[in-house]
Amino acid sequence: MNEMLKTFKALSDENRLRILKLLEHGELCVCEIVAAFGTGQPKISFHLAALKNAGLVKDRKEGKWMHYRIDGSDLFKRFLILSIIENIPDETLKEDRRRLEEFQTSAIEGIAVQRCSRKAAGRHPTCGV
Amino acid sequence: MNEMLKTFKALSDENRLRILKLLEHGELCVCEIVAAFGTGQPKISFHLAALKNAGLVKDRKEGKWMHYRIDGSDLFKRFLILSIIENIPDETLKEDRRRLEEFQTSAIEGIAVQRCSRKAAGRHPTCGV
DNA sequence: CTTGTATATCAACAAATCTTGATATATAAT
DNA sequence: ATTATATATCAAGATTTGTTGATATACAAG
Repeated sequence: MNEMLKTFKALSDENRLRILKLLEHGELCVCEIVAAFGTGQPKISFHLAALKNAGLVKDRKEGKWMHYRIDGSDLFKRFLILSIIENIPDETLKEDRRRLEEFQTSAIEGIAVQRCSRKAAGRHPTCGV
Repeated sequence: MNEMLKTFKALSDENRLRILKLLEHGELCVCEIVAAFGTGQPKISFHLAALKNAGLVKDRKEGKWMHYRIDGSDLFKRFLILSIIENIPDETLKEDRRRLEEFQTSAIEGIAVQRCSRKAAGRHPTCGV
């Protein structure tokens, strides 16, 4: 399939645009995105795979965590992602960011959260402990 | 739905990219696009409606013909369309263009073609007769 | 080695999108 | 008026894409 078509297909889903917007300020691990969305983990993995498959994000494994970040190696895709980030009002993602922060905070405090408690998580990407 | 999402959805179909590429050099009527694709007319109408709905093309009625052209009123969309046109190799659309020219020629010569013969078509957009 | 955690993958189902033959509408020719 | 044409719309089926609970894999902790 045409590369451009693949890119547009990957971008034509609200969840995936939300993920890209969440990655605006740097990489996040899957559990953080799951927490931000407040939804099932397979769903997030599915959409991350779609983004990765289209060359829009890159992943990095660290221990048992998988970190995702925006792939800026292609100028056109980079431009598209930038346009998306600029276009989606922060307001829209407010709830996502709130849940993300809440998750990150509780991870640091060692409170067991849905899927990623510090208790058994070793060097957690968020708190680094 | 977000305008950007709507745009990406409209662009994530091969037929619609093909149509945009065909419109590169100016407007075409539905019957010309149908001829270029060598496919059913409802299919083309469906995809043209999708493009129009996303603000990517404009239409213009003239007699019983409906002409479609690229809508350049939004800068971002215009840029996307330009990128598509530049990116799709002419080679890919060769057959479409061949069928289009064949159709236009036969229309001018008055040879009855699939759906748009000059015989009963009055001032045909292609031949202007 | 056993247990718990993070993530991916799978299978079944659900939802959205596309295709196609049939039909409706508008316009023009006879 | 009747007939033919261009296009849109519709309904049914086909295909694609997304969701979700279950399970597999890999890693780290104890």
